[in-house]
Amino acid sequence: MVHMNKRSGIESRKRILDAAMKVFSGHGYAKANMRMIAKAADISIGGLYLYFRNKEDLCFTLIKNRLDDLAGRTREALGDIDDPAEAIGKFISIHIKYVKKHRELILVQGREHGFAFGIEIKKKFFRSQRKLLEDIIRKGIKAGVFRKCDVEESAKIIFGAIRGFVLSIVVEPDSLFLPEECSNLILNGLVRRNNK
Amino acid sequence: MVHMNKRSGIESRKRILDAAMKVFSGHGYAKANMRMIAKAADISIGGLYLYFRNKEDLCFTLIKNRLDDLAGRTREALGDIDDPAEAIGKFISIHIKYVKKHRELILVQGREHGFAFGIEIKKKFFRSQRKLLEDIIRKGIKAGVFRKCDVEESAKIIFGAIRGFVLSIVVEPDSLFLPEECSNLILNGLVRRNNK
Amino acid sequence: MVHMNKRSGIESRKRILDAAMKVFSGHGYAKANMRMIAKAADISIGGLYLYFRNKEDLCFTLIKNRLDDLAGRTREALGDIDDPAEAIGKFISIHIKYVKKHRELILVQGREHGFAFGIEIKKKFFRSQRKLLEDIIRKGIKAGVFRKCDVEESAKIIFGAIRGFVLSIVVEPDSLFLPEECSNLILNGLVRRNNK
Amino acid sequence: MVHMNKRSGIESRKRILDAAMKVFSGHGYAKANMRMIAKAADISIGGLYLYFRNKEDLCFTLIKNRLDDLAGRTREALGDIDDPAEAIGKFISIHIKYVKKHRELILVQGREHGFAFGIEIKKKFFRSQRKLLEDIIRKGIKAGVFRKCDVEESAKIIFGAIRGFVLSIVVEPDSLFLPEECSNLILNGLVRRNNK
DNA sequence: TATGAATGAGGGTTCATTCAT
DNA sequence: CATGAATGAACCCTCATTCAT
Repeated sequence: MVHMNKRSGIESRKRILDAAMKVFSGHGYAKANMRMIAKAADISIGGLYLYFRNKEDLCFTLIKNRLDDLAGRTREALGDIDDPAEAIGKFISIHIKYVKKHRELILVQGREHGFAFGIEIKKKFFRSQRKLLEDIIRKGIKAGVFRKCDVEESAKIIFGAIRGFVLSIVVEPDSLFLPEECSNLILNGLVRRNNK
Repeated sequence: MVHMNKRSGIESRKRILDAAMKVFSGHGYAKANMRMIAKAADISIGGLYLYFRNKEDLCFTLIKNRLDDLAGRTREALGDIDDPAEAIGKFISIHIKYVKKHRELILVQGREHGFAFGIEIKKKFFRSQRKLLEDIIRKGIKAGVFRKCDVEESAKIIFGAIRGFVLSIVVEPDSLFLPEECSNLILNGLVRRNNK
Repeated sequence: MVHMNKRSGIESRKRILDAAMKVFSGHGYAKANMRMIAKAADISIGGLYLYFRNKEDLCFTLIKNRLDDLAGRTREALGDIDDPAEAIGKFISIHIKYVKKHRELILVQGREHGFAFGIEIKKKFFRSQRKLLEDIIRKGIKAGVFRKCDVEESAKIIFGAIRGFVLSIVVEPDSLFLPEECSNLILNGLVRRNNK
Repeated sequence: MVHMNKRSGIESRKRILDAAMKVFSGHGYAKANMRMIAKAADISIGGLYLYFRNKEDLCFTLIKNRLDDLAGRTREALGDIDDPAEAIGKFISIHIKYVKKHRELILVQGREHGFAFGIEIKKKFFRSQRKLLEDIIRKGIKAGVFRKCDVEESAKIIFGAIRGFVLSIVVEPDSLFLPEECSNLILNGLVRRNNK
C-alpha cells in the first residue's frame, strides 16, 4: 500500500478504536485478530502497537470507553428527575436502549485471560450503577412511594434484569423485552393490586 | 507410557466430560486446550477424539447435558404446584440455585465459532423455559391472582433477570441476589401497596 | 458389533485384501487409513494386524499380487505366438487391457516411505517384462521381419509407452490411446513406406 | 532467535520455492512437512504461510512453474523447425531432457487430495502438448513424409512414451531410454523397410 | 482368531508480537 | 509516525500401532 497522507496520532488512534470495535464485535475477541483490525483501520500491523500495548489493551480501552460513555449518559439523564418511579423507568430504558444501540459492546467479550480481562473496570461500573439504583429506591421508600424492601437486593435484581437483556441480545436477538414493560413489572409486580 | 487399565467406553466418556467441564469452566472455551482436558481425564489426546468429534462437540455436549438436566428438574419441581405465585417463586429459585451450584456451566461459553456455537440448543432451552413461565403467568391472571399484564413480555423479563444472575456469577460472584428477594420483587413490585 | 460367524484365516485375509484394494485405490495410499480398511473388510482394526505386519505390508502384498497375476497372464498369452509382430501387438494389448481393467492398481501407489515402497518388486517385474519384449524383438530381427535396431532401447521405449498409458489413466482417463493403434505405430513408425 | 537480515518478499518467495522443491522431491508430498521446508528455506514456519496459503498451494505453485517453463521451452524450440521428422525428434528430446534435468518435478507428486491435486493444471498442459504433436504429425502427413495414420491416437501414444519415461525415472532411474532411439522407433517403427 | 479402546508423536496451521527499515 | 516481513510457541487433530481381554 502506498504512503497515506500523514495522519495525526489522535486520528489514527480513533480509527483503530473504531475498526477494533467493528472487528471484535463481528468475530468475538478470540477469533478476531490483529491483522483484521489493522486492515479495517487502514494501518499497518506494527502501527497498532504504536497506540496500544497489545490486543488486550486495545479491547480493554474499547470497553472502558463504552462504559464511561454509558455512565455519563445515565448520570445526565437521571439528573433532573425527582419522581423515583420515573427515575427507575428512565434508568432501565436508558440502559436497555444503549446496549441495543451499541450491541457490539457485548459481542466483544469473552472469557479469555483467566477472567481478569477488563473485569475490574466492569465491576467498578456495575457497582456505581447499582449505587445509583439504590439511591433511587431509598429515596422512593423515604418518600413513601416504594414499599420497604431490601434496597441492595432490589438494586441487584433490577440491574440483573438489565444484564439479562444484554445476554438476550447475543442468544435471542429477536425476542428482546421492552423497557416500558420492564419498568412496569419492576414497579408494580405481578400480583394484582386491590384497587384495580 | 503403557496402557492404562482397560476402562469401559462409557466410563471413559464420563471421565472426559467431567474433566472437560472442569477445564472449560476454569479457563474458558478459548483458552482451554485439548491437552489439558486429556490430562485431567487421565487419557491420551487421541482418546478424547474416540468419544468426541472435536473440541466444539465436546463442549457442546457439556452444555446440552446441563441444559437438559435443568429442564428436567424444573419440570419436575413445577409439577405439583398450583399456586401461581408459588410457582413463580419456585421457578426462580430452582434456576438460580442450579446455576449457582453448577456455576461452571456459565464459564464455559465463549463467542467463538461465529455465534453459532451451541446457540440452537440454547435457544430451544430458553424458549421452553419461557413457555413455562408464560403458562404460570397466564394461569395466575385467569385465577385473578396476577394483574392483567403482557404475558410474553413479563416472561421474558423474569427470565432475563435470571440470566442477569448468571452473568453476575462471572463478573460479581460476591454480590449475587437472593432468589427469595427476586420472587418478592417480581411478584409485588417496588411501588407500595395501598393497604400496607 | 456382534460376533461374526467365525471365518477362516484364509477367508479373512482375502476379505482384507479386497477391502484394502478398494480403499487404497479410492483414496490413495497416504489418505487411506487402517480404520477405513478394517470397516470395509468388516473386521476389527486389530484383526488387520493378524494378517499383515503393517499398512505398508498390506499395500505391498496388493501390488505384488497384481504384478504376479499380470506376469502370469502375459507369459501365458505369449506362449503360442510365433509371429514377432503379432507378439508385440499381443504384449501391448494384454498389458493395456489389464491396467484398464484393474485401474485400481495404479491409484494405490504413492511416493511414501522414501521411494523404497514396493520398488524392488516393481523393478523385478519391469525387468522381466522388458526381457520378454527384448526376446520378441530379437527374434523378429533374426527372422528378418524387424529391422536391426537397438533391442534393449526399443524394449524400454515400448514398455515406456505402456507405462505412459498407466499414468494417463490417473490424469486423463478420458483420452486413452488404443492398443491397436499403439502396436501399429510401434511396428510401422510414422514415416511413410516407399511402397504404399 | 533474532530476526534474520531483512530480505525482500520476492527473494523469500524464491527461497521457499527452491527449498520446497528440494524437500518435496526428496521425500514426496505426503512425507514432506512444512518444518522441513521452513528449515531448508532458512525461514520460520510462519514465514512460509506469508507466501503460500498452505502446503498444497506451495506444491501446486511448484508444479505449475515447471510446467509453464517446459511449455515455453518446447514452443520456443519448435518454432523454427520445418521438417516434421526433425520436429518430432526435437519434441521428444526436449521433453525427455527436461524431465531428466528436473527429475525433482516428478517426485513431488502424490495421489493426495482425492486426485484433484493440481490435476487441472496438468490436464491443460498435457492437452496443449498433445496438440503440438498433432500439428506436427498432420503437417507431416500433408507433406507426404508421414503415412496416413490416426493423428490424435499417434500423438497420445508418443506423449505416452514420454510419460512412461517420467515414470521410469522414479522406478528405474538406471535404465532410461535415449531420446534419439525413441524418435527413431517412433518414426521408423520396428518392421523392416523394403529398401534396407 | 478376534476385538477395539488407548496411545502419543507428529502433522498443518494460526497469530500476537517484534524490529530493521 | 509508520511499515510489514519475520518469528515460533501453541493449537487442534490424525492415525499407525499395541495389547488386555
